[in-house]
Amino acid sequence: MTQDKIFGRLNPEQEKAVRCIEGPVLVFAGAGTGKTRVITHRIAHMIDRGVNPGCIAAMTFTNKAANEMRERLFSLVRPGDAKRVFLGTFHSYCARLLRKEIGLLGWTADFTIADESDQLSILKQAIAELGFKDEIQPNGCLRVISSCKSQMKEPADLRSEAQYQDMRNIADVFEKYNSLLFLQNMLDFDDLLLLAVRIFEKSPDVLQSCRSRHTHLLVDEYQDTNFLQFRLIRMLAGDSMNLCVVGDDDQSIYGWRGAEVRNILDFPQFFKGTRSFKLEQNYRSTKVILDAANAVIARNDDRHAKNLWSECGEGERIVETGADDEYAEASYVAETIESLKATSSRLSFDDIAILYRSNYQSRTLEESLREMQIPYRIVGARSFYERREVRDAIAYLRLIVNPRDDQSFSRIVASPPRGLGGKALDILRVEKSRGGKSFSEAISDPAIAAEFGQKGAKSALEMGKVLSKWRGEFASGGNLACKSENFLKEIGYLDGLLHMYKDREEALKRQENVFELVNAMAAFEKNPGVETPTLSAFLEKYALYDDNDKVDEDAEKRPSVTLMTVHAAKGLEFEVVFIVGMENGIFPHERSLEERGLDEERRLFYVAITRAKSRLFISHVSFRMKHGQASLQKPSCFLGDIPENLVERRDYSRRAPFRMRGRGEARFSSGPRRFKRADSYVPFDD
DNA sequence: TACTGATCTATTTTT
DNA sequence: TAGATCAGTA
Repeated sequence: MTQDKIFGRLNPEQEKAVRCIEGPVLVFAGAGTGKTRVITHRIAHMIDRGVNPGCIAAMTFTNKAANEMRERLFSLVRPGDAKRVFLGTFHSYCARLLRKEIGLLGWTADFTIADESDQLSILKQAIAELGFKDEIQPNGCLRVISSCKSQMKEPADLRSEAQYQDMRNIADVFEKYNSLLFLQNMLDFDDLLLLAVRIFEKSPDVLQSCRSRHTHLLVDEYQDTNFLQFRLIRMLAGDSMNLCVVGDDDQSIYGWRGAEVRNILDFPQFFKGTRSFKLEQNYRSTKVILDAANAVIARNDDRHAKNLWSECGEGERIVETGADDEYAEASYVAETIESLKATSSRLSFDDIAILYRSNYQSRTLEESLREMQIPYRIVGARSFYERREVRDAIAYLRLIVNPRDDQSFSRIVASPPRGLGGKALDILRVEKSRGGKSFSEAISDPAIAAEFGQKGAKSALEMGKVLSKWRGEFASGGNLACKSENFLKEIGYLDGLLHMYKDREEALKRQENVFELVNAMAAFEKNPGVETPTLSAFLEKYALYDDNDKVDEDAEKRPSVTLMTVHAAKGLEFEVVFIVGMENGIFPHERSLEERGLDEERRLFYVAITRAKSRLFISHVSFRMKHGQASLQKPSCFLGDIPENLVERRDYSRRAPFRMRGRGEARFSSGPRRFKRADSYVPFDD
């Protein structure tokens, strides 16, 4: 590895940050300033200077970011070295630690990770058992619990500081929820971080061994860390404080999830002797786009002053368009994409992204794109792994790994129908409170099974037998795909699908999806990452993988326009970006306004703008269907923050032509396609 | 137990 | 508006 390879393509400020490999280092990296490059090159430099690659750990928030870094690292250092660096999410770091050490806290190593729907159903159970069904809403309650956990607050803390009875009730539910998780040997996402910190607190030995294992730490997107992550990092960094954090306070958009911008702003106070660097040269966007972004973000107070500049040239003006309603807006976007493609042969669909504030906004866009035959892919939103049959199959597999997982048992007990249902679950619940046996253990007990009625008893015993047989088969690890398929056959799920869906087409499609999961397992076995491919390892990977990460794997090969939320777009860049629905109440979102104020929404807008390399199109509408009712919309207040001279306004109103055409004619005539849906348009009479 | 129709309600972002 | 949930019936 040559010095040239490491430093050749760095600007002076980047190089300074890369060369500084001891003690606490803070890098403010504005959008598009080469943040990932600094991290990967810094790792390469450390290895070059003799740091053991196995002692370096880099933490990210998403698997996607981790994968990207790994890829880049492989091009910089020897593969053998790159492999030994820990590169992963906070959650995966903690999960790995807990698999080894969680015995200290009473769980066993084969714990399963509760996803959001597990959390919700456990929570509902807790609420029901305590009799708060009419008072407490599961969703809001879950938010409170999650926020408590990320601040390391116990139910008792919540109770003692509660002002109202409501909050004391929630504290009770919190406690119950925790114990239900514990009884099923489950952890939720927050627990992964929380219990890792608890273990460090409880066992200085474990902490010490982690410190000596990873002596050099790097943290990506540091502005998104919450209190727990901060604690974790601080404990791991210890006295050596060999820690480098990289982030941008202007891109802090996860405050609602407990992220503390102060973590990055106050970093020098927490870590004495910090050396700070500021990256301001942007390699991504044109001057026009950067000027707009700078002007927007300058309206925020309490931020670390910085000013992005670039050598990418002046660029074209930002196009701002008003359309009549969301259907017209969608047609406008599709038509514009088509004409951009027509005028620029080098532009690929891959270079284009449509960004929106909320997922539901994608629907109308999809319709227009499909109609114009523009290929697209949606990031986030209902993914493969969320389909019912896939989740069912996963639940069956989780039951193999963790027999105490009553959540999964409840999920699959009646799919397919086998004479067991709500009543059987009631019986099992009673039995559990009496004898402590988990559901999947209890069904093998003839005395208990006898209570289910004839058909139920027979299938319960049969199910118990199949489960225990395959627990044995899976115990040895390896051959996962094949075993899983046979297991799902034998337990009756695959054939069951044919009975569950009358429509044979649909049933086969769903079977196909289950086979797709089996394929994913086969792929996992080929490339299991670290250890031997066990079922438990696969399920963990599944649980810690979010939709944004998954998209790359099953993305179609042909070039497609990308649709996603602004949140999901962070860290990405596109030649051409459309920001749609730029209206008060949508963006900024009214609810987040109430909760967190304008600043975070403005940062979100800043993130959206800075995704664009050369062209930026912003649109808003006058009418929008909101909760099934037409609503009059006003352009977003953020648009006023962009200097006039950077913007070109275009109108995309069909008001005049619409009035001249009859209702039906607009839809069925050979006129421009954008008149589709005109029949749902509410005329604006003045 | 399983299905159907009616009612309700939530519409932000996600590791 | 549409999805999720619930209660009542076959």
